[in-house]
Amino acid sequence: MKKKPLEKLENDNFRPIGNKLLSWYGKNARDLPFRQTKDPYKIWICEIVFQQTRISQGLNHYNNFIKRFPDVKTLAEAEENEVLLYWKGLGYYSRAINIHKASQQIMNEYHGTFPSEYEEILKLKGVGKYTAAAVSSICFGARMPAVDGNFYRVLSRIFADDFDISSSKAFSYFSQLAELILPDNVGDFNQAMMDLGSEICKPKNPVCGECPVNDDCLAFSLEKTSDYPVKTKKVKTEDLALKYYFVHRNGQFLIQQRKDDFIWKKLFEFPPAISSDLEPFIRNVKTITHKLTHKNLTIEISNVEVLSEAAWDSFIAQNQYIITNFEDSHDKSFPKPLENYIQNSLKD
DNA sequence: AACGCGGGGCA
DNA sequence: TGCCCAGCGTT
Repeated sequence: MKKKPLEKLENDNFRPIGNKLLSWYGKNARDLPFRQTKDPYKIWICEIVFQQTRISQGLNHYNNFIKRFPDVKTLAEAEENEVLLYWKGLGYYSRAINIHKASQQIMNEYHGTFPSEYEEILKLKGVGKYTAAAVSSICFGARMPAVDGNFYRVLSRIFADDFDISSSKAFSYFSQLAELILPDNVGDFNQAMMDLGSEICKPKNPVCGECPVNDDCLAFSLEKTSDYPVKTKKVKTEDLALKYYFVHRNGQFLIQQRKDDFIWKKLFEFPPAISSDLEPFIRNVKTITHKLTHKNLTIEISNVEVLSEAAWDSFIAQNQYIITNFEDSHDKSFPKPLENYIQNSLKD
């Protein structure tokens, strides 16, 4: 199938498509908490939470986060570990670290007032072109498409365009394509594209019968929606083995905080090694498998119940681990498999 | 320009 | 089992 070059498309009028989407959104917009506000702080938080994250997965996190950190100042004054705690289980933990840094950026460099210009919003930690466009269009009326995975999918189908969305030029290309259909109310249009992509123009089994622009969709008329978007880049999955020791005595156990250079940035974990004098106290070894997007983890956790107070004190003295217990560990953010392990240990 | 980064849902 | 999701920072 021949792709029509972008230059040719610019001679046609595709503006009605954007207006149809806007009209559809007026009747079918999802009722979400961040839809009833134009507070740039809340819109910003919601954009970060829902990066690479489905609404159903992140909605509770968003609500809890806003309840605890209702504004920039509250967030900026909080401890990083508490921000991470509210991110527990969401994944991509650098988002939480960056969101916290950005709040301090806003306090220090913008006197606590959220910047209103795209170029300034873009300077915030963790804010890229997509998020800057989304916040500035929704909250400040900027005329910019918030080009994300939904835009790639919807636009590639409407124009039956085989431009490779895994290419580094995809953002620029689909931004130009979006300009062709951009209506006046860009903030609502951007949100309309998100809802359409999530509810109608889904990656698999799109509900084209209910689509407001199916008359305008070339892929639909060709019955080729499953051919778009085109993505050539392959994702390879690697195996990774981790080893931990759950060292405990009288309901207390040892943890430490990870660095921010690998997976699970700054989350808490068990000791990865023990001294040989603790080996007699190993009760059992459990192997957990855990799938990440690009990794298959095998985590071996040795349950070490330290029956000797001297050995316990000695191990603590030699290392710089944090002593916690089941109750206090609720205040810390653990990787999902370790969180599950702690919960299961509690039942025993 | 390419790669790493979580966790969950779906076919 | 592989792919996708309101992307971004690093190298």
